[in-house]
Amino acid sequence: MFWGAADVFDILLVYPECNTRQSTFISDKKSPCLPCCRICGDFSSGIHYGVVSCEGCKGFFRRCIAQKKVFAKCLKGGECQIQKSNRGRCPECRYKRCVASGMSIHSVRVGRYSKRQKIKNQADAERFSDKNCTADEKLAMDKNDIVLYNIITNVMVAHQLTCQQSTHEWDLPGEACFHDNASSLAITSLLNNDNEFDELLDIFTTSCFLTDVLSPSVHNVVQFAKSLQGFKDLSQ
Amino acid sequence: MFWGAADVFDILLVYPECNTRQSTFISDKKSPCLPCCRICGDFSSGIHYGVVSCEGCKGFFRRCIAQKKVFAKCLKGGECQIQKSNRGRCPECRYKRCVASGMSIHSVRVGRYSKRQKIKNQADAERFSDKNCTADEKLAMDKNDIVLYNIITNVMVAHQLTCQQSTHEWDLPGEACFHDNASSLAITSLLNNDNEFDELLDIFTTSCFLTDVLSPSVHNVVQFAKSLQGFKDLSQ
DNA sequence: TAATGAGGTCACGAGGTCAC
DNA sequence: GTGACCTCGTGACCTCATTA
Ligand SMILES: [Zn+2]
Ligand SMILES: [Zn+2]
Ligand SMILES: [Zn+2]
Ligand SMILES: [Zn+2]
Repeated sequence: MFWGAADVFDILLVYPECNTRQSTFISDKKSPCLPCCRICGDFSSGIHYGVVSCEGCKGFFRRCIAQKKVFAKCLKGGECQIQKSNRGRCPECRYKRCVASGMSIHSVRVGRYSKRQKIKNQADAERFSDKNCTADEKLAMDKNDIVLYNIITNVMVAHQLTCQQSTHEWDLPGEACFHDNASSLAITSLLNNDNEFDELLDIFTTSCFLTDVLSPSVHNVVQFAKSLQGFKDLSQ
Repeated sequence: MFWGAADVFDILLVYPECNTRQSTFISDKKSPCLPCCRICGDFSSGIHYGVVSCEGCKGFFRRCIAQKKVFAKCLKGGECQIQKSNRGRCPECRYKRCVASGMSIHSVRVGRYSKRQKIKNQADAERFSDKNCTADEKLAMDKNDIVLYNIITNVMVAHQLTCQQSTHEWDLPGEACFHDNASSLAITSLLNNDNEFDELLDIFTTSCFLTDVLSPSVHNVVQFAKSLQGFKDLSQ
């Protein structure tokens, strides 16, 4: 039985093409292969910084967070469609897409996956696979990515402005952390911007980034948002 | 009756989320779940090396004491706030927190818990649960941990300097071991440092680490300290 | 017996390396 | 700067000795 073999190849969606695993996997297994990189569409080598991605995008994101230098301004107004063939041409858009896809230093997970997680991974990968999407749907998802990027950064900035204890507070489990005494202007302004919140709700409800498997960092954003008093009374 | 089921899930504080037990518990039980890991806040899987902790911190500590290699120097001056998402980034601080939480090879216990022990566990877990702590109290506890770590190592060094029989001597019950002929400079200097001792007393009195269930090794430190002649006439 | 945690196992990904 | 490849720390799950 196929899923019985049970490693990351099995639990994630199967593609006809063969991906490159990090190590010497290619030759020594029948390797059912991984879904493609969420950023550029190249063959992925696993889940990096919380997102199914290729070695290139993984390394790129690593360098970004390590040396946090400013990118050259995008020549197309920040709307490049990142693909394998052009990913090297616009670092700014590539980075934005990394973030929008859910890449985050806070999303790294090490060690094995739990059985439950594996099953969830499999379901998610299948549900949101390219195969189940039309070209239009894919395009819409790409657009969502850009909006999502903006919202994520907004909320993160707001969070950082209101939390002295920096990033560790994002962590689950338990209550999403939000200091009672810290309802700053930043949060308030966000709370009062109805459009942005409707948008947020909409995206969180429909997008493929909701699952904590594919992007725990976004899940954390949701948790944080939920923890805000009076945050639109998010029911679920 | 709830507590009647009587295993470690029952006697410790119940959380709404589900933890991962070591084995295949997840599916086959209603498992009331454990308190979170005292080191990183992740779901715990039981009491390891004397401390309620997760599989990750358990394995980490095991590796630490097995291969006793030196850690890379902490980049934040040894003051990292260890959390689930960043626990992998600073082994030094993680180890410090393990020790400060009471983890010790001398705190291992095997086999079942007695009824009395279970009830004690339950009471302690409930008393010191996150639910009964404000965020400020938690922060204060974290600060205590760092101070505690320093004191523990100080006392241990002092102990080792005065005890030929190495570490096994920490074990209780019976008289805490202290060689009459070995009142070294190290001990003396400790004894004469009023601030440190007041601090010690204060922490031992107020902190959640006092119980021998959650951290027998710290209990041992107290016992050892008590056994020192003229050790501030510790009444309790 | 049943409960429980130490120790072992090995899939997994972060980070480093270096030809390009 | 990029990315294919490597090393190694990590942690979910397992077995097994130990105890009530
Ligand atoms: Zn890619
Ligand atoms: Zn661009
Ligand atoms: Zn932990
Ligand atoms: Zn540190």
